[in-house]
Amino acid sequence: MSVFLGEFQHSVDQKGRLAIPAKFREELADGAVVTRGLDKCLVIYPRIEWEGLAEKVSRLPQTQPNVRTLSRLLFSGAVDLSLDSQGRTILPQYLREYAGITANVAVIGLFQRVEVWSLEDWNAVKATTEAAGGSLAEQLADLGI
Amino acid sequence: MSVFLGEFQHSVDQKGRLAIPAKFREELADGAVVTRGLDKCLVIYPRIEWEGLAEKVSRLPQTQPNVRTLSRLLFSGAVDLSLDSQGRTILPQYLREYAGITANVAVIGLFQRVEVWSLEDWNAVKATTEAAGGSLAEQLADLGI
DNA sequence: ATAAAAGTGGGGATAAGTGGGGTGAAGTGT
DNA sequence: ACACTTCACCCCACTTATCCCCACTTTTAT
Repeated sequence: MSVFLGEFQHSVDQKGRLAIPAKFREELADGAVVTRGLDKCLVIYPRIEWEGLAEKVSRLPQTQPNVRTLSRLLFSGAVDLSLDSQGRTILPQYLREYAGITANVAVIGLFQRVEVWSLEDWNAVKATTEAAGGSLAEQLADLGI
Repeated sequence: MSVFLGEFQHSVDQKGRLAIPAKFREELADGAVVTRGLDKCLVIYPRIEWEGLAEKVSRLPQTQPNVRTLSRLLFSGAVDLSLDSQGRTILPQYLREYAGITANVAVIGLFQRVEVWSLEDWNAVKATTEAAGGSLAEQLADLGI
């Protein structure tokens, strides 16, 4: 079972390469997929997680317009994450664009998945989250946590 | 099992030739069909997928007007996709017209099928999708993700 | 302090995408 | 039936991007 934790500041070089944090490599090496996240970020799913998600979405009736839209967002952005001998992967240009990634990124472990943010956006998100700490607690309480 | 993923920007040359992304070729080489999509795009189905779809549609009650419309859209436009030695295919002129394809296209992998869009239209679709990001999140939530 | 591992940068081989010319088959018109 | 045009297909050549390898710097661990 994959467990991803922690925050890492890495850089994307001129070739679009991003070094995956060493702690994550082993669990992602068996196969993983990067795609667009629901926020302005990229998400890396280990193979198992991805297959479950992909399977669910592909079973939806493709005759429905919003199902097609969802499929396109999810699948068109997806690439398998292959690591070179240095543990780096190439982020396609359209994914970097989507997440506003240029040079500096934050790679975040979120238990079952990994997110990649442009450093600026990540800092902004953190600031917002910390500021909203109190009300967030209340909302989470509704979810039974 | 075919799995198509990713987004590729290719061009259609003056002879109407389109290079199929190298990652898709192997899975399409055993036989595939191109036809009109449900949106303003073209769809490529591997042989197996196509046969399943064709059967489903042919089973629908042809007494319903919109079933007949669907049949015409799907079947009348269908051509088998043959690749030349460079991995390119020729898109018939009426299909290019249908999807508004001139010079630049986006070829996108959608798990079990491949879609071909004029680049302009594809960018428009993406822009719309990103603007509607929130509501898509809710749909994913409904899937238990 | 030293050694090992992790992150970063760049060069070179290889493959992918693109464009154009030539050949043969099919279709058209005289 | 013949010449003519047209279109699809194959081959070759060029450009660009991708992948793989090596080298350097920084950090972590012993």
